[in-house]
Amino acid sequence: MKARPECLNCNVFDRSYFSDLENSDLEILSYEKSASFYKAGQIVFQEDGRAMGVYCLHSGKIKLYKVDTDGREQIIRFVTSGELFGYSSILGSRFNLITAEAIEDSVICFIDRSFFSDLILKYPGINKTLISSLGSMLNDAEDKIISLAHKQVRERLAEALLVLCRKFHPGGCKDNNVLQLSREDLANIVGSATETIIRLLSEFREEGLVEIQGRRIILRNTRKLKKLAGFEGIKSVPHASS
Amino acid sequence: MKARPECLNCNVFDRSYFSDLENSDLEILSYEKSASFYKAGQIVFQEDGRAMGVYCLHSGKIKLYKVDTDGREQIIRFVTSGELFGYSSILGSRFNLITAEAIEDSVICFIDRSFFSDLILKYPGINKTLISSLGSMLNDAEDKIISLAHKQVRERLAEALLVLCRKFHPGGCKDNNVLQLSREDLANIVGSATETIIRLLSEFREEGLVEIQGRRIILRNTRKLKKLAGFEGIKSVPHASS
DNA sequence: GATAAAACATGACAAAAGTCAGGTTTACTG
DNA sequence: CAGTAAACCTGACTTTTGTCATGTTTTATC
Repeated sequence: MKARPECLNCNVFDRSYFSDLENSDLEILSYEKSASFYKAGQIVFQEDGRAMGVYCLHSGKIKLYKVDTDGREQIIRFVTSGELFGYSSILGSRFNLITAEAIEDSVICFIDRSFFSDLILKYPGINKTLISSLGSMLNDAEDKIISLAHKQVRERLAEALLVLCRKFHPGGCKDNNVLQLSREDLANIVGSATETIIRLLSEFREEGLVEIQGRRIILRNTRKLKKLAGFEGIKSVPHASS
Repeated sequence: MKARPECLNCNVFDRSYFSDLENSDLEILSYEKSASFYKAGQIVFQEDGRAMGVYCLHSGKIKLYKVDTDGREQIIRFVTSGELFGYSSILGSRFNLITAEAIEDSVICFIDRSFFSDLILKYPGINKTLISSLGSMLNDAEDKIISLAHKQVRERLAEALLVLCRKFHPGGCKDNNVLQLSREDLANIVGSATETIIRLLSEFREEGLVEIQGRRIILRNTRKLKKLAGFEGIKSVPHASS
């Protein structure tokens, strides 16, 4: 387990939120925050649980999902290191609107809602960052609605592979990049049955789009994948927050 | 055509955004804004067009939609009188992320982006309203994702009827409330083919859930509709901003 | 109120994707 | 490194939904 991270020399957390903070306030933040270790598979917070504050992922990987009335989970987005998550409390909701689960061993800092509110009061610039983050998440969600409403699973899978590849590879998505996640998670992103995803991945492999090594999926032809996903020319790959 | 609305005695616009404004600023707002009349079917602004500012619907009804690569439209949400829309410019985007079209004759006030920014600077409370509006739209969009990913058209249609009923009837959705919109629009909300919607509406009629009078759809049994949509017990009908 | 255009309706068929059941491989743990 | 659980894979079948074609009703406009 790692040492407790200090905010002053944290080169990981989202500077766009805290870039205006004076050093003295960074020290207070460092003192006020708590940092915890979560093993892969552990729940960070549950939908409908009380919303206590915001979280900042120091290292690891988180999935955010909702569960429908039949108990099936739908992954809404992933969180990678440096990102803030758990906005419910800021949005005026007393309860979490989503469940957060670590999918890798993770170190997560927690900032109490009232302390974060005080920070916003002192640094109103945070509002702007917050608003544009929410805006881009909203836009991503709306694009996902289009995709679910009009595209078939084959296209949505290609889309998901590209979006995930970009999300998990900071340099952008390139050929031979590797994705490591279960077929079930993939199905819960795309919104389909696990069997359908397995079948389609086999097809993709036969067509030379991907290579499969156990649970590792290696993208072999991103150009064709983009074409399949409908990302031709006009629009670029949607921003990876979705 | 109506007279130009004045902000000072406008009993329609979203007070949660402007409730803190001093009368002098309301007068300036009244002067700065422009007000235009749009006939049903007219486009207010286009996706990918330049984002100039925010709009406030004085009277009428607006649909917001995106068009997919095949030219099929997906309705994202509706705007009813008093609501703000066209957030793109506030979210830091230079272009509209969505298309807005009047579906009834409408009077719409327009506030320039720079003037709105100045207002926010003077009244930071507006940020809070903005953040919670965006939050609730985001949550609605995520719920719609669940719905599209896991429910079948029959359930989604029941859900849409209830959500629209609530949206268009300020007192809440009650039996015998009337919905007036085309089967095609309904299909573009639910994310399905128009024929499927027509068939399902006929089934709903046979089952006594709705009554159909031409293009008017009268909800006859909201209790059963809620059951069908999966709104049983636990969750209430999602907020109508979706 | 006649006429045209749009919206609505229905049937037949095809395609897409889900479900269930049975196997095999992979990866984790003691 | 053996044993076990979880993940992955494949086939057969069913259901849901979309598409296309054609006809009817409603609505809007002159």
